[in-house]
Amino acid sequence: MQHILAASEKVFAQHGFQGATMTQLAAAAGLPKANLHYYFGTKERLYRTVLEGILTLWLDDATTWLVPERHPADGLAGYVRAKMAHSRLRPDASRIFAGELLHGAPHIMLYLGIELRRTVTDLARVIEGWSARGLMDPINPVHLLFNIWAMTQTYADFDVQIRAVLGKVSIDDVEFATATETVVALVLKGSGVRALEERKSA
Amino acid sequence: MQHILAASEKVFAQHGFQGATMTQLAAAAGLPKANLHYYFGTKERLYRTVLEGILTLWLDDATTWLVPERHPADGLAGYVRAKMAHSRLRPDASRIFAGELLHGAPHIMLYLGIELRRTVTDLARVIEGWSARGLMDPINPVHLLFNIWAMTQTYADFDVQIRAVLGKVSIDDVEFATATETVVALVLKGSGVRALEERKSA
DNA sequence: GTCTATATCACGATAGAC
DNA sequence: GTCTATCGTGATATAGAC
Repeated sequence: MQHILAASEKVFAQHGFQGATMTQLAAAAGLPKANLHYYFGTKERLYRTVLEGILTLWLDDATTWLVPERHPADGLAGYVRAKMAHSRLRPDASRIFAGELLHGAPHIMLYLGIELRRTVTDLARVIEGWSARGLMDPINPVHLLFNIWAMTQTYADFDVQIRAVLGKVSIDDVEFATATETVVALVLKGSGVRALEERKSA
Repeated sequence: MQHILAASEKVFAQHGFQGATMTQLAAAAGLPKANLHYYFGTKERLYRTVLEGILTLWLDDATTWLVPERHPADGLAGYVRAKMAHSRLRPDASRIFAGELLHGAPHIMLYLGIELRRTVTDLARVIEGWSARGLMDPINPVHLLFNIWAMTQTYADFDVQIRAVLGKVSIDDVEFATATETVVALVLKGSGVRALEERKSA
């Protein structure tokens, strides 16, 4: 039931796993509680199903953009823009993941330690390759990734703070474009990525 | 009772407001539940007391380091280092704040919209002044702040992820120093801060 | 002020009619 | 498969002895 999962994503994002009640989840899906139990058994299994849908989606951006064939000015910028678009379009997914991490990742420890760890190792090698070829500074690649995630996801996870500070009810497209360009600039200039034109003279 | 608040900070950080139970909180403080109710009345008021202690501490770093008299190479680097030290030494405070934001900031909306908003406006003016004097690039100052917070606090809030990816049980001092230098580099180079020596030739 | 014992209620989960 | 009505548990909060 895709419809139940979409509704549950909203509720879990706002209240967290503990905070969300089966009554809320059922109301959001427009069904009696018993139906949710019929489909998913327990609240925990419903939550895990939502979470797994998010995880499969999570690393696609990275493996699309952070590849050796690209110039880092293209690859890193594209990755940041893709992650920012994600924060814009599916903020609830980001928030559920953030809540899970915040409370010690009890449901996704295995994913973090195995699948994510392996992917990050591969991505780090790509970034190191760019540095070795002189296309960018020799920055620590793993921490660069941590900080790209932090910057891009803060616009989904902590958007209440951003809206409050900006004094806006919602973050509009113009503001979000400014945010995206700021993050792109911080990442590209911060890691000393050479401009694309310099590639020809290299 | 400072001792109860310190113990409660740990429990709230790990389980969140909803997830923490009075039984856990009392056990952490080494007291019967009834005593916590005697001192604070409700779980909510205990939580708010913990939270307020964190907020008063929160903005001190910024107003110490981000002042017009400093060169941004000094001010921004010092601020980042201070925030990183905070994430290292009081990660639970950061996590409670993060959880509060993640769930819509129901207890601190006023603080965000008034006190934090005013402070950020002032800090933004300082950064704009640095840009206007040619000491750094004309980056959007408010988004620069959002991203500094994101990068520095990710090392407290999401340290499970960082430990899992690094394959370490705990983040050691060497790793944390690497993280700190990476963030400092991203911020200084990313916002085009001129080297300190250039000040004399300006 | 400190604690034990308990009232009250909301939650996840299920039984059982349809 | 779908729903109503309800069970049992564990939570916050309090009463009342010391």
